[in-house]
Parts: sequence; C-alpha cells; structure tokens
Amino acid sequence: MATAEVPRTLTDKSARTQERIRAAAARILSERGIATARLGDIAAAAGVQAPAIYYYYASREELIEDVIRLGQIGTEARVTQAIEELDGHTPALEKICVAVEAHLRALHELSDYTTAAVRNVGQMPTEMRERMRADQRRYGRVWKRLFEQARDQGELRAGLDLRTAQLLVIGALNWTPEWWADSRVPLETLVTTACELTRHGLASDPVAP
Amino acid sequence: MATAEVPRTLTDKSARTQERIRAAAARILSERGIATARLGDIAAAAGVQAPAIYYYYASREELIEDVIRLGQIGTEARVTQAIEELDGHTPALEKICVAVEAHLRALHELSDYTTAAVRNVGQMPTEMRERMRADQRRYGRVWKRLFEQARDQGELRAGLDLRTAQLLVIGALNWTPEWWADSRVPLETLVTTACELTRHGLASDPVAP
DNA sequence: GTCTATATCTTGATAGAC
DNA sequence: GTCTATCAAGATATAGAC
Repeated sequence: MATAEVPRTLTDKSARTQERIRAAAARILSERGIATARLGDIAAAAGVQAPAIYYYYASREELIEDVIRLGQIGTEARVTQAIEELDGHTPALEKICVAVEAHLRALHELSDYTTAAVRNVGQMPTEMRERMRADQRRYGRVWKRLFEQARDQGELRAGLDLRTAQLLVIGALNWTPEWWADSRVPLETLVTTACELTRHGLASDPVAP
Repeated sequence: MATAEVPRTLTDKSARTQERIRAAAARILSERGIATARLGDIAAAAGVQAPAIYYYYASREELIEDVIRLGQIGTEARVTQAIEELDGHTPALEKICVAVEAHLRALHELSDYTTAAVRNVGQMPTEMRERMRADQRRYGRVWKRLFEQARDQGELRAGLDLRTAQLLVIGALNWTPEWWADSRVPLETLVTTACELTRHGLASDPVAP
C-alpha cells in the first residue's frame, strides 16, 4: 500500500483518517473522472482540509493510484475466491457465469473502489498505467484460463475467437456503472441477465435452463 | 452546430480551419479523457495557437460538446441507415446484428468523433450531460424498438429483461475502444464475434449458422 | 482570421503555526 | 495530525496588433 513514510498502528486515529480520505477519493472517482476529481473536493468529502492529505500521501497521483489499485485487487480477489469455492467438477461454462456474477457484485455491492477502478482505467496517466499493468494482466489471465478450460472441454461454440469473446463479456460488465445506478432494475436481474447472455452467447449447445 | 456568431460560408478558409480544430479535438478526446484534453494541445494538433479557437467557439466546453454531439449523432445516423437499408422481411434478431455491426464500425472505422463521444459520456459536466440527454434517449429508442420487435416476433428467449439485455449488449460494444486498438484482432473478427455472442445470447432457439 | 502578450483563475503543493 | 496562509504552475480566456 502506497502510504507516506509515517509509521503508525492500525488502531489509532491516523489510520481512520486515512481510511476516510481514501474512501472519499473512491466515491468521487467512482462518480466523476480522474481529471475532475479535485483534491479540495476529496478533502471536503473526508471532512479534512486539503493539506491534510499530504500527511498520508506524497501526491495526488499516489492517492488516486492507491484507490484504483485497491479496487482492481478487490475485484480480482472476489472473482478468484468465488471460483475457488466451486466444486471441482463444475463445468467451465458454469465457472464463467460465477465469474460474471462475482465481477458484477464486486462492482455494485462491494464498494466505490471497484467502480472507481473500472471507470478510470482508460484515463490513467501513462506511468500510472504502466505500474498497474501487472495487476491488470494477472486478472486478465484469470478469465483467460476460464475460457481456455471451456474451450478444451468442448463447451464453447466452435470458431469463437477466445480473446475477443472474453473482452466483449468483460466489457459488457465494465460498462454497467455507466447506466445501472439510474436504472430501476434490481441487481439480481442484472446478474441473471448477464449470466444468461454470456452462457448462451458462448455455449456450443443449447443450454439447459 | 454550436459555433460562434461570426457568419461565413462553407467554402472559405475559415470553415476549413474550424474543421481542423474540431478534428484535432476529436482525436485528443478519443485518446485521453475530457479533463486532460488541454486547449493548447488541441490547438497545436490543429496547427493554430490556442486563442484562435475562440474565434470559432465561445469556450472550451462548447468545443468539446460540439465534438461529442457530432460523434453521438454520427453513430446514430450510421446505425439507423444500416437498419433502413434492410429488406422489410429481415428477422428482428438479424436487424440487431446489423445494428451491432454498424455501431462497431462507426466506433472504429468512421472517425475519432464517435470514439470521443463514447469514451467521454461518463465524464461530462452536469449541464452538458443534460443538454445531451435528448440525443442519447433518441438513440436508445432505436435499439429499444429493435429489441421489442424481436420479442414480439418470438425471437428472444423468454424471461429476458429487455432493457438490461439491451444495455449489456451496447456496453460490450462501447467498451471496445478500451482494448481493441492494442489488440491484433482484425475488425472483421470483432464484428463477427460480437454478432455471434449477441445473436446466440438473445435467441430463443438454436441459431442457424 | 490568427497571432503575441497578458490578465485571471484554479489547483496542486509547501511552510510553518498550533 | 491538522490547520491557515501562501506559493508556483498551468490553464482558460481576453485585448489588441497585424
């Protein structure tokens, strides 16, 4: 975690203040884009003055990167855990559905961090993006493995371009923060619809209900 | 078109310069986000100095809004035209595929305007977003009609939430600018994969190849 | 029509008091 | 640890020459 060099324990006031700042930054980043997220606004939302942020972070960029990274890692953790909890004999296509559900729930249930990460991926300055690349690739490989398993077990429709299909599915999920909050649709409906679309979209055979 | 109040014909130098400025803004907005798009960079890309922009636009915001609106309208025009060119007896599900293809081609073939529009939808300041809402709703209704037709003709799987399915499909397409440029996949592969996923994802019956 | 020069405003960041 | 006060940088926007 990229904090300033001030040593301190997890139980004191300081840690709570940093958490407030981080959470405020996550909320603002999840609503607006990186560039419109002003330090002053973040500080106000956290109930401190702007300079207080510099006690915890060396720069605005460091704070933003911390938030996005936490969101990224949090999503991966959720999805990975959901998959690992599955029975060893679960069909690969079913695993993909579980990943779809976990990714969606991370985005909309877990916290502002995940939404902040997704909505700002394309807006990161170059160096930040490069530092983040390793995390992104690792998460991408989680999905890649699922798709390869499904293909190897003959569950995918023949001729499907694996990588393209994978990125289209993830894209459908990652775009949901742009519209779901305004919609009157319950999260359950979003989850089941996304699973249905994905399963039938990818499956080689008509899918049992 | 939101230009300044200086009257002039379409054939003179002035119109060409404005077009250069607008195109430069579109390119920069399609690469970075709204907030990192500096007026100076746009001017440089257009081959003028920053103050020259104010001969054509009253403010930075007006220029950006012009670009996004053109992209939005351009996408809708492409999709609408592609659908209207179809034979009257085309199945509704096939129409949706044509819309998917047209939307993707508008994004990746047509111009920077469309990509600029999609990548910056979520970053617009409040008032700009409100002014743009009518255009967005109109485009949404184009898709909505397609989905309703498909449902009414029994081509959609029963129990599918129409609006959610529609927004997931469009989301998958709108997210492609985040990754497709780096990918080594030809546009044709992207188009056919997206059509396949959509068709099988939505269809009530196994789809003929 | 487009430029140079400059005014003005916003915001990230620092200094130092408490 | 957090604040007030302030600086420095960078951006939008304007004035006025050409």
